[in-house]
Parts: sequence; C-alpha cells; structure tokens
Amino acid sequence: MPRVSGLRALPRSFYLRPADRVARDLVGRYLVREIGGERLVLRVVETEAYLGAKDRASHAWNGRRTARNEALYLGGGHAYVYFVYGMHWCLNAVTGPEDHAEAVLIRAGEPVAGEAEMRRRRGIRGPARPGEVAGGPARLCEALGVDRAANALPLWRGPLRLCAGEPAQRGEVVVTPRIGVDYAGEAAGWPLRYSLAGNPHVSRPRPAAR
DNA sequence: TCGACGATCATCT
DNA sequence: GATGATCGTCGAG
Repeated sequence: MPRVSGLRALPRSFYLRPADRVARDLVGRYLVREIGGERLVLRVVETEAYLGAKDRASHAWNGRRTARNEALYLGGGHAYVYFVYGMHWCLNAVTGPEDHAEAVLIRAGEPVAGEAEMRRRRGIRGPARPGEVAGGPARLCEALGVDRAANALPLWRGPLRLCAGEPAQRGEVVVTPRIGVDYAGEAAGWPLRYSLAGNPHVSRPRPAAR
C-alpha cells in the first residue's frame, strides 16, 4: 500500500487546464473523502478525459446543457456526479474555464486509508481482491459514499477533495481509448484514458494489457 | 476464465 | 419509448 504523506488539496488552478492534461496529471494523486466521521483515501490509478461540446462521448456533446449536466458548466475544480444504468453513480472533476464543460472521469482507485469502511460500503465481507473495492467508476463512488449529494461540490476543499502526492512518472502511465463509449463514432477511438501501468486496481485491465 | 446478459431508472427523443 | 461514461451473475468451455 502506498505511503500517504501530507495530504494537501490541489489548488483550484490545477483544474484550469484542458481535461486531457488534468486527467494525465491526476494519475497517482489522492482522492480524500470525509464521511460519517471516517477519512477514506484512494490513490487515483485510472482516469478518462471528456472534452466537452466537441466530444461525442461527453454529456456536453454539441453544447448539450440540461438540469442533469449543469455542474459540468461550473468551471474547473467542481465535482460532476451523475447517475447511469439505473443504479450507478460516477464522479468527475470538471476542468477548464467556466462553461467549457470539460471533465475528468475518476475511474479507479487503490485503497490507501479506511479500506475496511470502503469494503463495508461496497458490501464486501472479508479481504477484497485487487480492484474489487474501487476498480471502476461506480465501485469507486459506492466505496466513498459519493452520490447526488456530492454533485457540484468544490474539490479543492471540503469533504471530497483531490490531494497532491507524487504524480505518476512519465513511463508509468498507459494511454488507451476510453471505456464504454463505442457509440461515440470517431471520438470512441481517441486516446483519452490514463492508467497506471500494471496496477491491479485498474478497471478492465485486459484490453489494455500492454 | 470468459463472454453474454439482466437489473433498473433518470433523462432525453 | 429508447438508451446508457456499469457491474454482478450465470452458464459454457
């Protein structure tokens, strides 16, 4: 398990860059969740960038703006949490200037602190296999108790925040197409998924086996 | 071990 | 009325 040293929240300026840059830079950082008197910490091992209006896989494709995705337009550093498939929540960090609607989907994390509580929230009894606790965007949200209530929260402070810590080295990050966006035409092939090479907590490691 | 499929519902057409 | 930025289960090999 990685060491945690001085969890300082990333400043708001960290997010005021294009989503692909932020997505790459978030790998290896820490996601801290304060809930129910517990501190839960994950090391981010997998992210995906969504590029807003020009990106067919994005909820903001073609300028779409609805009550559901309103948080995407808040500007860099805010959380965008949405509900999918009738039962799952997914967490994004909005990036770039207000109204650009770019974001980074946090897809997987490695438990660093509070793993027992995360297992409890996930309904896992006994030891968890690698990736079982937070290997996947919906699993990650369930483990951290992230749902609609976390939508639009600021990530640079408060009960849900992204913190510094050693970012991943250049050669440690694998870049591949995004997961589950086959419907998105050309955008489906864009290399916007970033994961820690060989890390067992990454979701769906099989297609990215290289 | 792997692929197929059903669950389940907010959101949009 | 259709469709997901998913996951767990089940059956086949």
